Amino acid sequence: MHNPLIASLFEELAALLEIQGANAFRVRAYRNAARTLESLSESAADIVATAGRSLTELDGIGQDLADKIKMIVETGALPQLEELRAQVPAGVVQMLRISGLGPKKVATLFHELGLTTLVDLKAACESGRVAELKGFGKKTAQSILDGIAHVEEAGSRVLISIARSAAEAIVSDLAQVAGVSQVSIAGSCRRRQETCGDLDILAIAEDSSLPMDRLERHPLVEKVLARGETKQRVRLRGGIELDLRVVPVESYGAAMQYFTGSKEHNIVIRRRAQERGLKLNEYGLFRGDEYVAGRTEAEVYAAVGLPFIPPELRENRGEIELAEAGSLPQLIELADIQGDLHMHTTATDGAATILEMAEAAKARGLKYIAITDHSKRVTMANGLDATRLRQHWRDIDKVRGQISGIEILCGIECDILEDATMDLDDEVLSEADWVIAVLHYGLKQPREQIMQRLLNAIRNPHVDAIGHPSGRLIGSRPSADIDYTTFLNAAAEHGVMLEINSCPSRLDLDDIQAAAAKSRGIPIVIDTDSHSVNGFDVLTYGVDQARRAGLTKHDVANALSWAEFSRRLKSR
DNA sequence: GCCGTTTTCGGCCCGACTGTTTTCAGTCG
Repeated sequence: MHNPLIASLFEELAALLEIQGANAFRVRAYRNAARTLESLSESAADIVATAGRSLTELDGIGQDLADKIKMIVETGALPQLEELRAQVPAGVVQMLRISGLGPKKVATLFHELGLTTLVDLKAACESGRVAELKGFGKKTAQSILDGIAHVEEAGSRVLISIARSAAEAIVSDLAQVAGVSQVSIAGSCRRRQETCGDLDILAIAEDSSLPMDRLERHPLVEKVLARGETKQRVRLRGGIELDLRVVPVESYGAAMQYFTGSKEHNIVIRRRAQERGLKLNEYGLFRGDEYVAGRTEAEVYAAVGLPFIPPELRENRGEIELAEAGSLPQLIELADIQGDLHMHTTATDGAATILEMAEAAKARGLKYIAITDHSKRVTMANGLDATRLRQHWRDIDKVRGQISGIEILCGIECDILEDATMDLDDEVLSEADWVIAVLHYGLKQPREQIMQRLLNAIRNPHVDAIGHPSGRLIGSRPSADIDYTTFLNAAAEHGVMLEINSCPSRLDLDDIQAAAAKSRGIPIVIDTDSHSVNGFDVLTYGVDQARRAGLTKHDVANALSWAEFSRRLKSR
């Protein structure tokens, strides 16, 4: 029983309790526990099994929740959850996904009309029965119908790459509106989360109607969902929703802080304000009615006794304690990256030649790259056997003579086969400058087999790094079942580097495991896995992921200069 | 349900917008 699964049971429990009208803080306690489990690097089951340790050492987990987790770990089930499921059908919980429907209204629909599925709900809206309920009405019924359609078609969250490009397009458009002196991205997009459920944009303007009018006419906007004096909500084509908030200049920092979140981070910040006799809201910091600060975010943080905290860290996962101690990491930046150690060429499934890739990398300021085409197991991509690989390396060697100012490593992305052997034998691997070992096939194998494969690769003396370790594709393919504690300890022991793959649909390692790798001193490589000359564009997402993990340039091997990196490679 | 050098009980962040209402509950972020 793994942490995300336990977390999902608590999330479900929280939703069920909410519909039953349970105390909101009790509901929150379950949600907090779910979050704690999700962001935990080690397995809760391991803590349960370790003598002398208790789950109550975790933030927000008391005796009751510790017992429940133990029950789940040991029996795979939770009687309380079974009971609630018997009382509230799954279709009723699903109704919570509809925008505008919260626990109270869902409970009314369930109890008053006996609705238990989205299909029933749709029919009840269309027949007019929903509009007759107390507290409902025609508009509510229509908005539920719209919400059902949206849930059916849109899925929910979009990748950060899609979210960012939409948000940046709208920001640059709104920046041109007369009277708009400042406009920025806030919310989860500014925190650079892997996916965004919606977008938040903040603007300073004397007259809020001007940017709002402009937004309504933007080609990306499909529908205006709400509009008031300071806030406007629209739905973009493709389904994602966007909030525009217009604030006065003296509130801009407070509003940026407020709307960047995360919710959990902000709760702690506002509590700190309270403790200092202050009130913090999106308009500023106030002592009584007196405005104290709020023009910049730094002012807000200073008023609660903290230095500015980078948005990527604002998850209430220890950043406030680090800030308080003056130990916030100096996060790595895109410009720190000196090399890229994972890319493909026309030799396998890439679209550009060795020389074209080298030139493109050089044009972006990179000082060294590794060409890492696929090994033979990846037949679909025309993977290389030993003979073709050695020829490919000779071709790379020729290109070295045609371009200066960039070093090119003869590398390989070698598959770790289902039987835990490497796709190429040690002899040819020993001739490589750089070997990145990866799982492509058999990702659904049981944990024991997956771990055997990863550990064998880590112990292979020719393997320099493990690429996209989990194999997940965000929103479509789940991770392989990895015991991260064992995996990270082995990588640390054998001096094997771990990749943060920058592809927006991979971002693998994730932030939690990358932070756990950092804590063990494992060097991280942030790679693009480019398949074309434009593939390097994604590097920014990998760097963002590293920032969310709290990595500095000293934690990242390809932030080293070529001289230092090549020295480290030789010393392995 | 959690948490605590003010506390083991009584707190637990804060405001905008909507729809259905005659003053506010529900939802959202």
